Amino acid sequence: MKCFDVSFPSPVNLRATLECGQAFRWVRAPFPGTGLTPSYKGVVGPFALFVGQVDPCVLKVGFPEGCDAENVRQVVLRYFSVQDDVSAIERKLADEDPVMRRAITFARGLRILTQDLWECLASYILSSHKTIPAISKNVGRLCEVFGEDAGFGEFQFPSPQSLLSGGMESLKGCGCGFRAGYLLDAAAKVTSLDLDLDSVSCMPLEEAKGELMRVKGVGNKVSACVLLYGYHRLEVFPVDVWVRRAMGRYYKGSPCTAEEAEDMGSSKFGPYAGYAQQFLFHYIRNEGSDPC
DNA sequence: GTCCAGGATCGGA
DNA sequence: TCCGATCATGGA
Repeated sequence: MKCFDVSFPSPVNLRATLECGQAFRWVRAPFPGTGLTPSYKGVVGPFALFVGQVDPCVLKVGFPEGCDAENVRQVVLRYFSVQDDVSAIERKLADEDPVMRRAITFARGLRILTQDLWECLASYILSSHKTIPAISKNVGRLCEVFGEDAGFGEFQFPSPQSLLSGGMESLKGCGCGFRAGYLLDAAAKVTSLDLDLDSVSCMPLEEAKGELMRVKGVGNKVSACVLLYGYHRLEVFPVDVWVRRAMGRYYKGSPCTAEEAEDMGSSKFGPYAGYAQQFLFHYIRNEGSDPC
């Protein structure tokens, strides 16, 4: 294994970032030969990685021999959205908002990742009506069955071509359930370039959303997640059952619909609604347990 | 056994 | 346009 350190301009909360439910491939694991805590093993793009917290602004990254260090570094910097000035975003969101102040204090340094587009789309198609541990298990099995070797005993997320060749029954065998057909539809559209994921990057938000929603099984919420966690459109505000609950409880004072929650979030939090959403999601699911 | 999960789709009112 | 049933699976 080879290693390097990565420095960030503002503090990084590795635990909150990797355990807040935006990515499904990280497990707590000791970083060999370092004793760093916390530390994780996972896969980013083609690389299996160990990542550990060295100090508030520095992460250590371990990667397999034979990988180009500079290449890995670029992939890691992009994945952790190094360009985001998270401290400034936190200040803006917390200003005049005691709820956000609490949520941010609970997980200061949480970062919205920039994930691989295909992996993100596929993962959130599979997320529908599942718990986060169930999604992680489902994704992990797909990688073991269909993914290429990534080192450290891990596997890359499977290509759309690979999933297509597997077919419906083998996807169900990985735990996809009724989403297997959705996943195949996505794989077919991406493989044929009927859906060009890269070209969605430069579309206006509503057009991008409509393009993603052409895929079966991709509705309002899944498309919002892909736009936030893959395309890094920080103004989108994905509303699942937890975020709807949070907006009702903390802001409206009574239960609200998903649409109400989305409207409130977008108007209150503006260009950083995505960060606000992630802080709220993490907070309402974990308040009462140890802060990150 | 019951209930819920980072939902979406479909048919019928 | 709105509502309920349904989809398949795992974990608490």
